[in-house]
Amino acid sequence: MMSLLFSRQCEYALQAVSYLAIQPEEKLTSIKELTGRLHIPYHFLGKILQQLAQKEILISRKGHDGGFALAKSAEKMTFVTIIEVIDGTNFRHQCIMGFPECSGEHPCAVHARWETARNDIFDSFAKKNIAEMAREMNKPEYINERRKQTNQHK
Amino acid sequence: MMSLLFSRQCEYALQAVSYLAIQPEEKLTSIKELTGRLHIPYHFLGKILQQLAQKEILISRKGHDGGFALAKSAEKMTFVTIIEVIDGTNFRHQCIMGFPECSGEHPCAVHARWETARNDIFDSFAKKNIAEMAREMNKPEYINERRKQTNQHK
DNA sequence: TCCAAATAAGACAATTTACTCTGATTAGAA
DNA sequence: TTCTAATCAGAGTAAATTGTCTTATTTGGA
Repeated sequence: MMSLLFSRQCEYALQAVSYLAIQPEEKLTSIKELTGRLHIPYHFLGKILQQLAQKEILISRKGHDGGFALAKSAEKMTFVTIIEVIDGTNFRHQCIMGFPECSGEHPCAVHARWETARNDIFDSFAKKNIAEMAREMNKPEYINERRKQTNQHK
Repeated sequence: MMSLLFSRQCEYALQAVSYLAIQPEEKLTSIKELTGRLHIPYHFLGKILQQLAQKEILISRKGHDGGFALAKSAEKMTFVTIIEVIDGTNFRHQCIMGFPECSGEHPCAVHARWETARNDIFDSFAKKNIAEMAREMNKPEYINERRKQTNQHK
């Protein structure tokens, strides 16, 4: 079934990066751990993380105890970067009714309202950094026992 | 390249129905005319119109001077009907980040804001009938010489 | 009555997207 | 130093979507 707005790859990327954002500093997270939590096909996620590593959004280390981590602090990244690396900038321009030309002068039936809604969505991805984003989620699959305990210690 | 929110088929359906909505009463419009105006692949559009006819959104007539027309007045239909016939109801429920479970209790990072935006979009398709919608568009490809003249006569 | 122009329908082809497999390489640890 | 666990990379497969082709059927008009 069709995904919406973003490709599957992009959805998976957002999910994985969110998970990485709430891991302890210095920790490398393996594909295995990610797919176990997020139920994403192993090798498919591998490819996606590779792309992100090549664009220097993630760092990776091979070998024993290798894995992935954010290349810079989650406070300094937004989802927009991820989206644009994986899906490009299409969703910011495309007409929702599929008209090749859709503009203020030659609008489709919902041109203005889609523009507003789309900007709202875009802003909601752009205005908060990934650390905030990840904290606001309440996804059981992101939280393991160790983390729960750690949080209680605070 | 990916379409967004709606499938290609659905986009084409919306475009075609909009065109039919501003045709004179009683007129049957051929696939040929539609694809000439809208640049949609001929047989592909044929299939789509067939689906809409089977769901009694359109009527069709075979043979010489045959074609398609709305099954009932454009004032009594909304785009939502078309969308749901072609694409189902997915876009009203699916998580934008692709989480299989996404709810108020276990929200993704943009759960609430996507819900708002999505409802806005949905409303913009639901609140106006197709006649209004089609009139509000300013699409040169919908307007032929005869229609322009007709409008001037008013 | 026959021709032309239209939809109907089903099979097929092409393209895009999603996913899998295999082997190479790297790095840590026994 | 050898084993094991990880990423890297490329080829390959599968599934979904989009688009094409062909033939049948219908209908109106010359």
